[in-house]
Amino acid sequence: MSEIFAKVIIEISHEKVDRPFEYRVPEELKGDVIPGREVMIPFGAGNKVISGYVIGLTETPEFDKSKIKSIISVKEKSVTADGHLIALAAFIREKYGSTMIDAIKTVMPVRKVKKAVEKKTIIAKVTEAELTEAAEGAEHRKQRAKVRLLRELLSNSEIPYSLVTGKLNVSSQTVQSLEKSGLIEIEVTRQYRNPVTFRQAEEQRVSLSDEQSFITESVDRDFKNGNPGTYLIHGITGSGKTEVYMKLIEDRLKEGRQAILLIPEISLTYQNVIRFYRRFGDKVSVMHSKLSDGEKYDQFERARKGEISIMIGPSSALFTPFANPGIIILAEEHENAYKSENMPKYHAREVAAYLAKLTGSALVLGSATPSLESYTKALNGEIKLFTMTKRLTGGTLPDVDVVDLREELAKGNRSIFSERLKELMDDRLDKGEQIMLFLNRRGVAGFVSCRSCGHVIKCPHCDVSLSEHYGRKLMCHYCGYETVMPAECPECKSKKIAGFKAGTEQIEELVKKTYPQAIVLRMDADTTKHKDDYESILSRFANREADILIGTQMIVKGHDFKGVTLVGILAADMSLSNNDFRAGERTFQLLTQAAGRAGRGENPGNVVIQTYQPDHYAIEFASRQDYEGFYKEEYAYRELSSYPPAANLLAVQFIGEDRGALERFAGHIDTVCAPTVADTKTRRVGPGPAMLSKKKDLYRQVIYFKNEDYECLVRIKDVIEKETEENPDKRFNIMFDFNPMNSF
DNA sequence: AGCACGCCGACT
DNA sequence: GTCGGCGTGCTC
Repeated sequence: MSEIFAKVIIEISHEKVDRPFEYRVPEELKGDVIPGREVMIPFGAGNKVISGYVIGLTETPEFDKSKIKSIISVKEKSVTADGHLIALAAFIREKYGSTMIDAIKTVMPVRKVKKAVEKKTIIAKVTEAELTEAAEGAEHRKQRAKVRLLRELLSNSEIPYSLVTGKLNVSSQTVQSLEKSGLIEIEVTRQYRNPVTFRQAEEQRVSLSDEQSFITESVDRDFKNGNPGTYLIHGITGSGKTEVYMKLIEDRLKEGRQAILLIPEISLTYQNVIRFYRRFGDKVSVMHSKLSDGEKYDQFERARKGEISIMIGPSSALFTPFANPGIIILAEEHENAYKSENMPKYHAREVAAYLAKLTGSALVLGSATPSLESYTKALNGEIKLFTMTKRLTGGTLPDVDVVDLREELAKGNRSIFSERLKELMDDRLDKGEQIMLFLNRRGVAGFVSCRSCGHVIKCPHCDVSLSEHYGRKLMCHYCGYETVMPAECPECKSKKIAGFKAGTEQIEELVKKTYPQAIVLRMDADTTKHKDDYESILSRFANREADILIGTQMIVKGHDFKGVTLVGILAADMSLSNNDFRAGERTFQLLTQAAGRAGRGENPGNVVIQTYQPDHYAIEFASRQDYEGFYKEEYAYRELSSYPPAANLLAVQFIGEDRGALERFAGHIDTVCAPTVADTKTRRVGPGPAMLSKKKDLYRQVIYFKNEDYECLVRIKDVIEKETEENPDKRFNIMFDFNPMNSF
């Protein structure tokens, strides 16, 4: 009998031990130790017991056999990383530069077995006559609890356990003794925690339009020919992309494959998900961040057992342990939420592409405003492009007015609402139609400044201005610092200090003052603190319980409000003001989405875009709903300045307490990289202070590297890692971000 | 990361 | 003479 050895990734996140270690698999654990298992192993000179993940088995170890230690045990209550998860982890480690153990943790959102929720039912095991007899016997012995239970069983042969211990007030002792005597049986069934209470399917199959069936048939044909491809569906809002997704999923389910549908967390609402439940019934499961670990565990468990075949969720749904997925769909593929905020900063689109390749799945990307990345690939022919130009859900594209706020000011209008917007709001309120007011809150909203000397009140811990909240309170959005609103300017002692009223709260106040008869709802980070707030505000508005909905980004992401005929974008350029290379793209997407909210019912819609930069190309193209035009202009800009997707970008961020020392450190790293930078013909920007130069009392510096070749950037990362490994300095933290979504 | 081995200062 | 400083190197 030959010996077996396991390659184990140990539970220490450090580059120096970021490689497999070989361990002997003891005879009694053979068969139990398989790739993906979490095992306990002795490690180091002290034989400290730590855990690790088995990533492979071999009969021929590379290490000196006599020095190989044995696995102690399989870790109890651990989840096995099965399927393609280990391969995905390896991909993430390689592409985003993390340790393998961190990558494994990323692909395993739930790593501990959670106790199953059990449903116990008490069932009569004997005939009615025998039950009656037993009941009489119990009555004689004055066992009143037994009598209650047995009599209940006479009228109802199955009773839920909770009813017995609850309403009937029978102790579990009594139940157990009855079970022993063989009169009853306690049946235990596993109950899965289900995030959505399923309502019975009401089949409402829609026949697909020509545009739609052209797509589904093409994808299906490719798949059946053994060439599952990557596709980009560029479809305007309301062109029926969801129907296409459902058909694509159905086609794969027919072949016994499974489907993963990624949705940005923010648009993961009941309204969106319920359509899938209606169509596919309980084959569907949903994953999102508000689920408990137990709920998440159950959903993955069901997938593993093949009880479900469609998983809908944010990026982490990619890690659903399906046996044989056949299609992966990214809805709203341009969304920033697909790029992870935490280390490793993976992009779901790229991981999805790898998973698709690994499993022979089709990959479908869908958006009304595709990312520059995907559209460029589509134009290059790397992925197939489908365009949907017809609005199916009824309604026409809205009329868009762009209002120049500078002209409004010149006309003497100092209000937040332009004349045109006010006029349309009056009209809609008269007609009883709904209005959405969208405020782009990024950055400056609500800051407090002195009207005499211009002094702006800033957070003492972060490099941002504080914003004003109800109750004359000042708050920092980054660190949560709070202080009272000062009565006078701390600089010049002037009493003329006031908030720049532009936050959602202030707009709500103003709207209520202007239109006291209107019912107003506000949605932002403050009003959606509780689990169900988001859902409840949206459904109240959808049920027309309010006339006006005011909000930030949250309100524009893919909700159908049939009654909305006016969308006001109060300050379109707020997202343009920062010098982030994706600012134009983000603004275009946001405006297009916001505009798409108007006129989805029978009545035509209007959109008013208020801006200080009416000539900005992002605003111009958005007002004309011209994606192609925008793409050309934006791509030219990216090409000119070597930004993604024209080139690859690596942001290296330095964080430390001592500003001067941090600057010197960033400078030092910069010189260390210089030879490689020259060698690879990489362009370099910085080092310099990050956009948010201080956060939570820590200073931030950044260097950017740009190169067409991704590998060259990886080389630079390696050089920096090597340097920090050889000369570690605990005072500073370094973070890498490949092709970041925001500038730092 | 954590731990042992190892080669130089001030201490019972 | 030895106790102990933390630099260097290894961990299957």
